[in-house]
Parts: sequence; C-alpha cells; structure tokens
Amino acid sequence: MLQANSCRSCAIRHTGICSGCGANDLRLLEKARYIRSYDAGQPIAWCGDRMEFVASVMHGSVSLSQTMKDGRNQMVGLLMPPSFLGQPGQESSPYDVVAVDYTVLCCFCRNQFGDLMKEFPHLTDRLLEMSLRELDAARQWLLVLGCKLAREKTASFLAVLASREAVAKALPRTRRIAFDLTISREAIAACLGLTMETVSRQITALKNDGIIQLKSARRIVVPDVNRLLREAGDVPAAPDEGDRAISAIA
Amino acid sequence: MLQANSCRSCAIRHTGICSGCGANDLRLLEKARYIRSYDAGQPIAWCGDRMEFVASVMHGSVSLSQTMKDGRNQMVGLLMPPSFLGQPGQESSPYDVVAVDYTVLCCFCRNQFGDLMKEFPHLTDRLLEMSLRELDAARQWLLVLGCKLAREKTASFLAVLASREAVAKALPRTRRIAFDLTISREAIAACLGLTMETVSRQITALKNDGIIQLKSARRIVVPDVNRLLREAGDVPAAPDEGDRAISAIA
DNA sequence: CGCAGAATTGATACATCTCAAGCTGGGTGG
DNA sequence: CCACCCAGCTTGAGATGTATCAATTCTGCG
Repeated sequence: MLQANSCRSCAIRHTGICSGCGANDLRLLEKARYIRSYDAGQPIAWCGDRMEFVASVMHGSVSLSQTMKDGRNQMVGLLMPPSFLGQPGQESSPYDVVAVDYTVLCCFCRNQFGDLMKEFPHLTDRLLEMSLRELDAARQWLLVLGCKLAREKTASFLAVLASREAVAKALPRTRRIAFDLTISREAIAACLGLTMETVSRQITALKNDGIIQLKSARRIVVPDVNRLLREAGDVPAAPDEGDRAISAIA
Repeated sequence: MLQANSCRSCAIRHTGICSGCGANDLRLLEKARYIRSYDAGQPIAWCGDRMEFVASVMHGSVSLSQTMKDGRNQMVGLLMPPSFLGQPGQESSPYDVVAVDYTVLCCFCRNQFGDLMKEFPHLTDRLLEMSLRELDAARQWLLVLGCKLAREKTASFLAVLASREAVAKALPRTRRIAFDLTISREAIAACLGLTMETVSRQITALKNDGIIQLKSARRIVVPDVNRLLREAGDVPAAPDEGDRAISAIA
C-alpha cells in the first residue's frame, strides 16, 4: 500500500492535481514526491503546526476541523481522493488535520511545490479549479449548517456519501446504493453541527421510515437516492444534470 | 461614481485581481473592462442564470445566497472590495447574487477574461490566492454556523465588521471602532442562520452588557474589539498576529 | 404630520442538547 | 468455547436555546 508505485499507474493520475501533466512533467513530479501513510484516527497536523508539505489524498480520507477553547468543534472539510491538502503559500495549518481512515498521501515539500507551480502553470490552473470546487462545496455546506433541520442535515450527509459511491461505481443514481460509513457518529455530528445522539436518532428515524436500511451500524443501503435527497430538502437532480448537491461537504 | 476612471487611480488597483499587473498589462485590462453599478437591493443574477461576466467589486457589497424551495435561505458569501465575483469556468450562477449596497463592479466578459488569464498568468496566480482566502473564510464561517450560540454568532459578525473597519482606517485594533451596518437585521440573520428577532435580541443584549453601543439601529460603536471577540468565543488575536478570525464571513 | 418599512419586545411552541442509562458487537483471556 | 469487557451506538427524560407568531415602537421620508 505504502510503496511508491509509478505515477503512471496511480489511481488519481487523471483526476488529481497532476491531471494536466504530460509524461515529461510527470517524471519531474515523480522525483519530487514522497508517500506518507497514516492510520485511522492519526493526526497529520494540529492547528498552528508548521506544514512541511502539501499533498494529494491518494487513499482514505482526511478531516479538517476547528476546535474552540471549551471543546466544541466543527469539521470544516472532509478531503477524499483526489483532493489536495494544504496551500503552497501557507506556513502553518489553520486547522486540525486528521486521517479519518487509513490514508495515503502523495506529498511534496511545500516550497518545492511552489517552484513546480511556477515551472508548470497547468499545476496552478488545476489547483485553482480544485479550490473553486472546494469553495462551492463549502458554501453548499453553509446552507446545510445554517438552514436545515437535524433530519435534513443527516439525509444530506448520507446523500453525499451515496452519490459519491454511485459516481465511484458508475451506478445509475436511481438504483439501490450501498456503502460503508467510514466515520463514527461523533464525526458525523461534528460535520453537521449536531450531537452524536441527535445523529443517531435521525439515522434510526430514517431507517424506520424506509428511507435507508442499516445492515450494521456502519453499513448503509439507500434504496432510492432521490427519496433521500427529498428528505434532505434538496430538489432531486434531473437524471442528465450535473449534480451540484453531491459536492456538498466534500 | 459610475464613470470609468483610469485603472491607474482605481481604489483597488493594488489589492484586486489586477494587483500583479504591470502598466502594460493594465492597459489591456482597461480596454476589456466595463463598469456596471447596482442600487441597494438590486439583483445581479438569480441562481441558474447565465453569467455573462466576472467582476471585481469596486464599491459596495454583494451577497451570495441560496434559497430552499420553502423559502429558507442562507447567505453563503458577502463580497466586499476588492473581492472577485464569479468563476471564469462557470456558465451559470450557482447562487442568488444581490447588491446589498449601492455597488460598482468592474466587469469582464467571462470568456474574454479566461483568455486574459492565459495571457497573463499572474491573473491566475492572484485569483488562486484570493480563492484560497475565500475558502478559508467560508470554513471559518462553518465554525460560526455549526458551533456557536446566537450571542456568539452575533458578536462574531460584528467583530468581523469592526475589524474590517479597523483595517480600512488603519486603526489599532484595541481602540474604539465605529461603523455602519450596511445590511438589515434580516440579512444578518440570513448570514448567521438565525431569525431577525433573535439577531435583534442579541444586539440589544450586547448593548445592555456594554460590549457595543448603538448610536442608531444601523450605527455601531465597539469600545473594545478584544472584548467583543471574547464574546464571540474567539481567542483575541495577539497584537502583532495576523488575524484570521477577521476573515470570517467575508 | 403621517405613513410604511424596519426594528424591538413579548409569550409560547418546538427542536435539539444534555445527562444518564442500556444495548450491541467484536475482541480478549481464561 | 464461553464469559467478559469495552467502545461505539442507541434510547430515554428533562433542560435549554431559538423559532414562531403577534404586538408595539422606532425611524426615515414623502
């Protein structure tokens, strides 16, 4: 898992920060990169720590969160492949960064990556694209936190995961979709601005109403994503429409 | 106000998207740009509308908001000079875009601006910088919406405006700061995920506690920003520290 | 002066949090 | 193989913060 396979066969070769690179550029990137892996729950950086690197998330997922003095905390980003972690111009991490899953990062020394961006403008272009996408996702998430009820928040969260799964497996979005929750109820609560107990109650309620099924506490089946989206307070996307709601949260 | 003064004397010449431009580049930008102005409350685009242009906010302020079918709505961005409005690669607006104030925009035909970015990479660099800053602001805002109580939310909002005013007037952040609320209680509520009534109550409470003074409903005086920040649940920034909290919301 | 929109204030309803008590399932050691 | 244990999850009852609905009161402006 950890070994440095060739960039050419990398899972995010055509979707990550490097997707605009030709074969030659890629060789230079490959020389500069190094792989790091983290176990589930392992911290990558605490808020204020110096960030030595920026990285692509190759596998797993990484949470960005903020904590207040009294312990209240809010997840503000959930990065999954092929998201990019860190900002070239940013000395220290503004967030607590934690590996949620077993996670593999493709890292670049931060300053060196800045130089690479100068050398290969398409890296800058791509980072801009990805950042604007993240920005839209964060703004979608603001709607969830600011306006929605607990049931709608929970449904929104599950809909995001279901839609992601559908995209990953190239399933039609109307078909039954099954996936694993890789994060605890508590982490979901931190995403949604709720408590663990409320999340648990809402998941149970959605199950009782037949919107979802629970194979186990962490295994979810969604018979009809559009029904789930309706519970989330979202207008189900037309079949052929590029779905924006899906991008929310991550 | 509306007339097209020279870029050279523009208020946001050194802070906007064009801040990296030399005199020659600037001349080309100046040929491509056009000025539009909007009255307070006037819509700039509704969600789903085709966006003909991207623009720098030169004067006033622009809100980005989302509305659910049943009327609940959430402001997800509040752009003030020298923020940049729109994304070159984005056909249609994902948000309702409204001029909050009397607002002046420095506009570029969207496709043409894409070409300019190819021609002048520093435009791309600068847009990336500004977008990453917006992303951090949005994430700060997620903390406010997800974790904070009504009083803390309200204090956070006022602290942002106060700090912005302090920066604009180059005041020390510990001194007394006065500013106008350019938006209604209802708009503040839409920012904070609260109702108008709750915002009103919290402002009154902050006044009664001596945290702020009200010269009129729209005129605020903050005797001590650090005290306000403490009410907001934020750790007051050290005097010499680059203040991140300030960037929240806008 | 008087009006209309904005803001404030009050009383009640409701959603979610809090605190506390069980439950469940996977792992460990006897 | 079973009893135990523990962390994660679920469920319950009461407290709390905010929304809702309904009156006023303020403010700017014609």
